[in-house]
Amino acid sequence: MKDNNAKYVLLGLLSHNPMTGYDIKKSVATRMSYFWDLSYGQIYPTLKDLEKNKLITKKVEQNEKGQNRKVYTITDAGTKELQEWLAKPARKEVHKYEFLLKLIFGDQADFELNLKHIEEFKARNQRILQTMKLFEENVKPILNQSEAHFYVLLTVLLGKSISKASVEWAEDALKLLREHSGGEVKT
Amino acid sequence: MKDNNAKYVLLGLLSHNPMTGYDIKKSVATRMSYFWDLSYGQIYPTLKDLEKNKLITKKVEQNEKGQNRKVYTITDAGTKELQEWLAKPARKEVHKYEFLLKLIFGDQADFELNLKHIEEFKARNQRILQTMKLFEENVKPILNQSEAHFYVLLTVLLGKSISKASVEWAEDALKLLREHSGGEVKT
DNA sequence: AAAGCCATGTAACCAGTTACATGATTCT
DNA sequence: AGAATCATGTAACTGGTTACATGGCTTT
Repeated sequence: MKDNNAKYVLLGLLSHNPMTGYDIKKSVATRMSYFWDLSYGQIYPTLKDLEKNKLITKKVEQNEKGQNRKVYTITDAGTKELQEWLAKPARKEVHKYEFLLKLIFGDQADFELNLKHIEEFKARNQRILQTMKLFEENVKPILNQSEAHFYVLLTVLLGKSISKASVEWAEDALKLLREHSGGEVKT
Repeated sequence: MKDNNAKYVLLGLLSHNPMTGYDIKKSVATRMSYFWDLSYGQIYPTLKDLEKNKLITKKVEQNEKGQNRKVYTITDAGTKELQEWLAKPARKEVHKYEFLLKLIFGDQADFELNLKHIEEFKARNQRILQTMKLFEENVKPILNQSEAHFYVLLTVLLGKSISKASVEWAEDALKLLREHSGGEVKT
């Protein structure tokens, strides 16, 4: 079967709780929003594949409402495969800062445009920072409830640090840019 | 023609200097190493495409050594297209922290493994931080030589801030993890 | 002589997104 | 009644990587 990260995200999440594809999507979009993303286009085919390979099992919930929720549970083989993957070194981080691509060619644009890109970056990071602070506050009181929460906290703290550093950089950059393009100091 | 970021990276770089595909690869791998990457598999086909659309022109250098360097130069149409792209808002940043994916499922692994992932992340970021400091020192004395250098500096400063924040997080995380898994404070 | 860099390029593949399709339930 | 959320899924596409192929020049 395909050996991409999506596979291990699903196994990892299912190692905590049985879930549906829909649940997984929401989990990733919250817990992991800072550093990972998955679309349904990856989730559903991967679930099918994992089931075929007996790393997870499916139980169709025929509940009162007649909905067909498909709840997946990790198997022992799945847990083993997850742990093997965890033991391998991680690849280096991949970043795509489209705004830096625009900023690095800032000599081809005008001043206000460059300011705008930085301001938008700052705003994005302020939103992330707030979200991370919120997550932190939510997780801290329940740290003792599960070992897993501690590791969520660690990832949240990195998101917090980086978004904070990004906002601070943006403030400095705006200042530098204004000095650079604008008023020369009187002499 | 295809409208991906690779196109604009090439136009942007060529807006500074005429270059070969090989030069572009090196430029991206240094100046932009922190926030972008391009492979030859993207560069050469995109150059061909840009030339076909008259956004750049090609000059084959038949120099002494008999090599065939193909030097590309941006056209007015290319410059215009670059500037139009610069004026559009940037998409939000995309991050992939594979190590956080492994760390967030840390409850499925043992202590030393989690430490190792953090230590490797720290080492990666220490290397980046050093590189960024070096770039900063190299660019600062030549800021007056070209408007473009100023914008390079801004991007380098963000790389520096974020890698510094990452190293600091790693130190805190190692401490937290040791406390968490290890010695309970005596009472 | 070998390693490494300069230099160009393609084909096959893999990863991931987007748009679409469907339909029930719950909240306002 | 309409909007939002729950819930599943696929097909086509785009973006990007990797492995391969080629060959000259330069440094050790």
